[in-house]
Amino acid sequence: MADRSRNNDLCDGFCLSPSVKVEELRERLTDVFGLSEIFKVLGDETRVKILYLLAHQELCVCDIGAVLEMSLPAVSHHLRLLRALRLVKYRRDGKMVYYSLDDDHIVHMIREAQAHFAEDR
Amino acid sequence: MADRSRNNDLCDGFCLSPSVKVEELRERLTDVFGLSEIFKVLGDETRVKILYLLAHQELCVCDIGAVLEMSLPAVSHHLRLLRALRLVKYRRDGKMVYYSLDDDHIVHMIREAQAHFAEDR
DNA sequence: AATACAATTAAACGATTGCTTAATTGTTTA
DNA sequence: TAAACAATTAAGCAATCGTTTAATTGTATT
Repeated sequence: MADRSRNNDLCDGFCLSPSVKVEELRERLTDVFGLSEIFKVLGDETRVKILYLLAHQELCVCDIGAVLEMSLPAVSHHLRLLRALRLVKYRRDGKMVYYSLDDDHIVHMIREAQAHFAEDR
Repeated sequence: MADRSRNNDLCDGFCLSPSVKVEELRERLTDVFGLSEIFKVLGDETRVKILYLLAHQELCVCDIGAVLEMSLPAVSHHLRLLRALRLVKYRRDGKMVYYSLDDDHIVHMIREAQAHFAEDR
């Protein structure tokens, strides 16, 4: 009942204790399925800045563009992604569209990232 | 002393209250400078999986490859990025190199992301 | 020393991403 | 209803990213 290297031929034997099965580990991975999509959206400096701005106050698109010194289409493009993942919500008031955070999870993630960054020195 | 639209010509007037200055907002953004690098690393499904595996136990490179069914160079490439941001640490034991998490901030971030995901329905 | 194996590094390629410019939608005001 | 403005969408392009294959490093075994 040799456990492995029938399916994979990476290394000769498993480094981890034989009580832990590959299948178990693979099954555990379903916990994080699709999660990287959120991080991918946060993995852009501009979008982190937008979220951090919105964490303090509601802003319209052109103001975000003004603060970040970016074109409206560029900002709008980012907001579209943030919207798709429900990281931001928006309301229309006349010609303007105001954006704000949808929930506080993002702020918590940013804080954790800052904490890690701070430990880095 | 009109505040703006000398520097930027995005919208005619500021949407936000005049007491809030653009400069203040820009300065606030220094808080998140460079932070997206961490999220960028997490913005890849494979790397999130690796981190989640290591959150439970130390693993060698070839075992990670076996579980994820990926080539060693591919895994090694990802580990290199994770190392560069001090998200993982490693120790050598003979021919094998064992990886583990460097701190718990990543796990917290993953949990927050899961929480957000769960709310999404 | 020579071979074997775990791991890393390098080069190259295909795919994705983020910006720009241009055109379009939606709302207000003249 | 026509003009003006905020915002979005679409198309195209340069840059970045993740993988593969091949070559290299480091350690242990014979």
